[in-house]
Amino acid sequence: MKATIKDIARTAGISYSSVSRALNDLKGVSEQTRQKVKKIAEELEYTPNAVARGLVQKQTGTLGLILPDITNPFYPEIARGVEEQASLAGFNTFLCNTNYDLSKEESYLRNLIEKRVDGIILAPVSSHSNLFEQRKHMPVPFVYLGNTPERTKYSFVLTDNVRGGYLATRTLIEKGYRRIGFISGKDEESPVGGRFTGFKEAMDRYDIDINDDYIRFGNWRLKSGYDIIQQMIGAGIYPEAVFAGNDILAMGILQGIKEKGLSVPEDIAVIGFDDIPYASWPAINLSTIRQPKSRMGKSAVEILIEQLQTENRGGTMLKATKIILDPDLILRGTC
Amino acid sequence: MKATIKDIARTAGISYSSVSRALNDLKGVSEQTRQKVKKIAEELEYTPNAVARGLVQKQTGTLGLILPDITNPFYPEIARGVEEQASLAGFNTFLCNTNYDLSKEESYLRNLIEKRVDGIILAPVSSHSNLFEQRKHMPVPFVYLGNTPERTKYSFVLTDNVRGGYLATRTLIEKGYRRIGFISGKDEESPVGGRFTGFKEAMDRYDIDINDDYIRFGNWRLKSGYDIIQQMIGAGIYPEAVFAGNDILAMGILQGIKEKGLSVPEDIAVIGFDDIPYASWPAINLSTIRQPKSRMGKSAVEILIEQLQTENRGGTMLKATKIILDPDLILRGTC
DNA sequence: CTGAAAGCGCTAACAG
DNA sequence: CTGTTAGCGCTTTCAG
Repeated sequence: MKATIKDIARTAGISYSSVSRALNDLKGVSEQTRQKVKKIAEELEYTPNAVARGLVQKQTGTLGLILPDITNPFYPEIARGVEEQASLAGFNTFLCNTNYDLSKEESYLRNLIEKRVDGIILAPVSSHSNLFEQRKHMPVPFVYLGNTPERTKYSFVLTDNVRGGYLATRTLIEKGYRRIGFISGKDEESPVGGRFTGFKEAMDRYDIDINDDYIRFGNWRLKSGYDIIQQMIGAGIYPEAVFAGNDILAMGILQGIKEKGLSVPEDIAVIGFDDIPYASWPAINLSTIRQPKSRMGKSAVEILIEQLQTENRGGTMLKATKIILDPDLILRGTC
Repeated sequence: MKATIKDIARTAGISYSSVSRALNDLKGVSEQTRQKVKKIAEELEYTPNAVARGLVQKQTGTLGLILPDITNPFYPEIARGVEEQASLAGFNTFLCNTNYDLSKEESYLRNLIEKRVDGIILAPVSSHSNLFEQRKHMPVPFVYLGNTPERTKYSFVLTDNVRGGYLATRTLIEKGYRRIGFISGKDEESPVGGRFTGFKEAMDRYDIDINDDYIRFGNWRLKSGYDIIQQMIGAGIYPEAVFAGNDILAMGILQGIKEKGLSVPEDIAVIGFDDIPYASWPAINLSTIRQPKSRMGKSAVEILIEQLQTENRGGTMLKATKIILDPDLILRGTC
């Protein structure tokens, strides 16, 4: 049986409101009783019950972070940014991994809301997870990270994917490549949308025809890149360069190319997106478009905190904050 | 203002216990009222308050998982195993990342307990995090993962590190290497302890002298491996082979060796520990000792669930479950 | 400085 | 089938 505030009150022979004051370092108790209470609390191995406190205070000191794939090194970097910024503000963050499973995303979202976390950061599986869009009000401060539904009414922070896609493609073009491919996770999703848009814009701008044979969509996992490029090469389809929707896809593509006995960038050049830590690994040395991962996480938290404050001040019309960060071109050895 | 069960009761004109029954699909309500209640709940955008429920039921349906570094691909694999097994049993899992910060570990641990999660899995920063060891009772079902304090009274699941270390070292020896180094994160920690012990046992068994110049301890991050090997080579210290405490250290070592213009395994052979996904990446192709990561996570959850059940049955003396899994030797190109 | 009392939102007997 | 009543553990007025 776990000790409660009442147990302490009883053994101390005082009221439990005094115990509460003593334990929370509020004024209104003599130093003497405070000491006494704290001593007893320790002896009883008392642990405050945050769920009871949460019930009355309507605050839990917790932020929820929902990510699609912690196995992709991109997301842990984001998580770190979130965590750091959150603990600066005195919040704990709970990370939920959906594994690209939309039903898990929904379930975690509901769960976090029911658990009354103070704010939620969601990096959605797909920009079509409308779960939230339909609600009239957001039941809790909320911000999208990265993959954002179009015309959302909620706050978001993302990297300018169109610009990133343009940058990547233009780089390829300026290096002299013409037969350029685009391999990515499923379309219809905002970032791809954006990255693909940027790709098309660049191709258009430089008057280069897009060959549909070179455009392929799979999922976001390494193996997908590997399979797609192998399948392409097997079918005799040779782009001169490919722009991959993210870095782990690019890694899969690199692997696929090499196993076919071809070399990078001589036979096929490659550029990725994200700049995950392994991209700079010498054996990989991947050219890519960098997203400011830590910054993204931190900004998301800042938005949440701000919403929390204005909310507490009785502010009603919380306008959504929209942050679009600039990507950077990182040139390494693969293009 | 968020709608509560009372609001529903009021607008439906019934008692709120009936509402509770209807919403939770308990028997004791007519199908008619159930429908009515559910309809109203939807209109009011009612979201159950899990903290209130948790307070009365003394259960939160949540497991806590504390990991030292989600940036090391080893841990996400564990997290996946935990998650899968947990959702099978109907639990949500909250992941906390300590970033090798002991004070964060303590803080998260306390937090999870205060939040009354139903069970905690802790992969400690160091086997010296005694935080829990001192308590008379564990306030919540608890299991160590991987890095376990010696002679703990709590449950744990880990890989047989001594055996793993022995396996790695024996492999090196049998391949003909004699000047063998060991580079790892800080000692005094159980797994290293174990891995180092295995290393020493193998060296001893084959009557090979250990050269202290080849034994180095840094931290567990990639850069540490890189720095150490570069420093060694720079100082003219050339082992023929090195056993790295984990795979990302090994990757750092690989990088360091190559940047010094040496080649692997011709100049220096390398073997790691963990078998992270990137180890099998062709450009890395790291020989290593595999830990059954997913299995570890799942086993940890199983232990928790079992404790929960015996606890609920009024069982008092929960004996700790101790699981030691076998590592596997994975031979690739680096030794 | 201290105690009594109310109540957060919900579940769970217990009557009817 | 339905309502009434406690009460989970804690904070927070409001008196004293």
